[in-house]
Amino acid sequence: MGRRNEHSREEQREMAIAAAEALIVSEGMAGFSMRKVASAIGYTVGQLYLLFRNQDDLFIVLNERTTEEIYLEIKAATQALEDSAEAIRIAARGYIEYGQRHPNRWQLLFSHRLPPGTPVPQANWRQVQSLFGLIEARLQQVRPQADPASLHLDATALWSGVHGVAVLAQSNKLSWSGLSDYGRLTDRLVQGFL
Amino acid sequence: MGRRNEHSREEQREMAIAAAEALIVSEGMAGFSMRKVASAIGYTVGQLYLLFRNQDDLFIVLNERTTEEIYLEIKAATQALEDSAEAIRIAARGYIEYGQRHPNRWQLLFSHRLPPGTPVPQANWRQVQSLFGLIEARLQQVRPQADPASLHLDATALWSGVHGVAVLAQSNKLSWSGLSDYGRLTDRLVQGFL
DNA sequence: GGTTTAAATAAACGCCATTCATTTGTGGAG
DNA sequence: CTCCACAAATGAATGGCGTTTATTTAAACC
Repeated sequence: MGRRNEHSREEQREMAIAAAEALIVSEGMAGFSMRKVASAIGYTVGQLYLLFRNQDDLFIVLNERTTEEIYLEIKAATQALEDSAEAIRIAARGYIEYGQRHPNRWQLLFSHRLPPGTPVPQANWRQVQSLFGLIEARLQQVRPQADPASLHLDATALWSGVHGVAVLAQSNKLSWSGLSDYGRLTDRLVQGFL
Repeated sequence: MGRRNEHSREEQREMAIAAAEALIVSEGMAGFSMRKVASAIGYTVGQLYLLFRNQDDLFIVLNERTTEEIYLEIKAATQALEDSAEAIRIAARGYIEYGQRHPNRWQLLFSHRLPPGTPVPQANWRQVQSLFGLIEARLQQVRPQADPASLHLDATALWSGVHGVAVLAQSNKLSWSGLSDYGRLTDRLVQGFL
């Protein structure tokens, strides 16, 4: 055809993002392709490349949404809590549970690697920092007298550890250990920091 | 040609594995292809498929070698140590450092996902268990009076945490936190378990 | 020396990301 | 109202990939 003008560029982008998200959720990275996204929104591949520079460009947008979703979920689950130690435990469990609830999104976020030399997308990690800020603030409330530097170190170590459990849980690599109760595992990990 | 009989099947397999390893190390997963491996050993792709069922089959062998290398390195670095707490610290640092020293191998091992439904290869995780056994035994020496169940839980939580640091360090995702001294981070994580 | 048979090849299939010359509809100028 | 310029969209091409298969070729055996 050519020149339909049915949807604005911005609308097309949004349609493509939604279609890509659905495709990732249902088929995972293995079943994903630019062609499928294009045909899902009723356009050709060529047009998709006028909306996104390449596949990674689209992935980055999807990952932004994922990080935002994780952040909002954890914020919602913890903000009303008085007890900061409890908030940290809930946050950690929520993070891990997210990975299990959305394995394909998680995988796109954490196991897809950009080509070497590509800078880590700025926007993509703002929400990670926000989430991290939540944890650090809670940890500060638990240990008010700690100095900021060691608090930062502790918060980083804590969250790295939680991330580790999430990664292993999501990929079933803890099964050999006979431990399927990730909640207890997480609590034990968190405990060392409280 | 057809029927050269220059190398036995086993020799060809070994050549292919070595070539694949070199290719992964130098170009990473992105630059890897069965065709490149085949041409590196002077055979055609077709022949490669008589040696390995498919690409994943080859990857599994590579990952076995990686896990063995990690296990042997950490064993060598810790077995002479008297102090078990120190051994755990060294092991954790060694694990993380391995990921940084061999980013592409690490990536193949931990961020390549088999198609869903494929069982986690048995042989692949035997060495992971061996490594894990090392840690658990050391932890037991640190806390002789602990009951086995909670010891197992602790060892799993500890090593999951260490794995988390390794994953984030390897993919540069700790840079935003301003922490580049993974050693201190690791020590802090380990500290909660000692 | 001829025949069987295993080893290896070459070509094919269907997919992929990405690019680009070409077509087609639309909005504006006369 | 018509023509035209230009933006939107297409479709085909390029070069790569994993994997399969019919076919060829050389060695082994009788």
